[in-house]
Amino acid sequence: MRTLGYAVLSLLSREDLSGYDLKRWMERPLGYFWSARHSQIYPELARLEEEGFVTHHVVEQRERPDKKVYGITASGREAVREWVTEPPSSQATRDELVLKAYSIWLADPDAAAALFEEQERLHEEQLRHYEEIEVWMQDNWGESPERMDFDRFASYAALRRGIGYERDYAEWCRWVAAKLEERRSV
Amino acid sequence: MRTLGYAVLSLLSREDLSGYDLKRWMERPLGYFWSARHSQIYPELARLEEEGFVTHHVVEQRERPDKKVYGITASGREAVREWVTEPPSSQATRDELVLKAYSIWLADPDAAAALFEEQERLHEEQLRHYEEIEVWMQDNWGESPERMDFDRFASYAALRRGIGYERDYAEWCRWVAAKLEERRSV
DNA sequence: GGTTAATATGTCAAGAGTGACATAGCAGAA
DNA sequence: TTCTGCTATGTCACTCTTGACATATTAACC
Repeated sequence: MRTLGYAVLSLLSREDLSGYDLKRWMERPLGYFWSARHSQIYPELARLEEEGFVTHHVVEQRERPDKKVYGITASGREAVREWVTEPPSSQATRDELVLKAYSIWLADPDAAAALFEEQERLHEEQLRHYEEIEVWMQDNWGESPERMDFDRFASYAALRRGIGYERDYAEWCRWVAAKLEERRSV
Repeated sequence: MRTLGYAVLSLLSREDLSGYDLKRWMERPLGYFWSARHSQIYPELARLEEEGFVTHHVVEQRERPDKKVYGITASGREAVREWVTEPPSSQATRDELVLKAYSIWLADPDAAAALFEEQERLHEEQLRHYEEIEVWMQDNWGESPERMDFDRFASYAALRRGIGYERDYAEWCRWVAAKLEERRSV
């Protein structure tokens, strides 16, 4: 099975969801580390159902269009359980900003510094967003991750990676921008 | 133009290379932040030549098969120069290990801790590799990035991102593993 | 009554990337 | 002489992902 399938099963392990619900999770917050469009999700749900990992039932709604609510099966739960402790399939890193950094000697140092200052701002912004979620988690789920429910700890662990990533990325942008400033129109 | 094209032009800005040379750069060291297989590179070179960004001439070799050596044109150089200070096209983050972390509550804490310990080892290994390159750069290009040639600084800046990324990733793995250890067969 | 927006589910063509297949020159070793 | 391995260039089928197209329900607003 493809990783997208496990991402869907992972969400359905926590609660029953419709395709539309899954789409929104894949935008935020799951989309912070695994994203997918609805054009991927609906066919994937059909595939997962065909293989017996999920089932659905139609829920009629009065104030909205009807929807199909999907639930994970025992077989689906077993599949995620097996996948979750397997080493991840190695993925090729592709970071366009690092590629630009590698080519930055071709540019005017002024324009280059501006690029990295702007990118620093964006990563700081994302960092602050993650930190707000962290505060919310600590307020609602308890200060220490050791005492959180295991599923909540899992969410918190993923968030921690986001925080580390953005913090370190912003710092790197700041460092590059500073070094570029020193080369400005000397 | 696609980012792959700029990656190729970025390398050709530094020196003339054959498709095979480019393939090896895209494995290492450029592959650390932008990778491509030779099945992508050869068609891309044809496309770039068609658009006038590169030209090639055949070099006959005695001890090896002949090769096509590509060089960047003035038009190609102009294209990279414009691209390099443009904000990067936003890319969807997809990190399978973070997705596994998010689902880790489904697993046995022992097996989960083993996964993150192993991943920590791999990221530490990559970190040490980057740090060896850093030492080599400092020995050969000078200690302070401010005084490096601009193109060398660009290479160093990309490397610094790799170092920060791996250091932070390894630390996160260590943190997750430690928290999981605390939940072991209590 | 018409428009806009959110909910809800789907399909399809095109692009990007991978892995396999294919061919060939040359060197060195068995 | 054959085999292995590196150099060297290319194609192709398949998968994954995106963006556009397509349709329908209901609420809220003008």
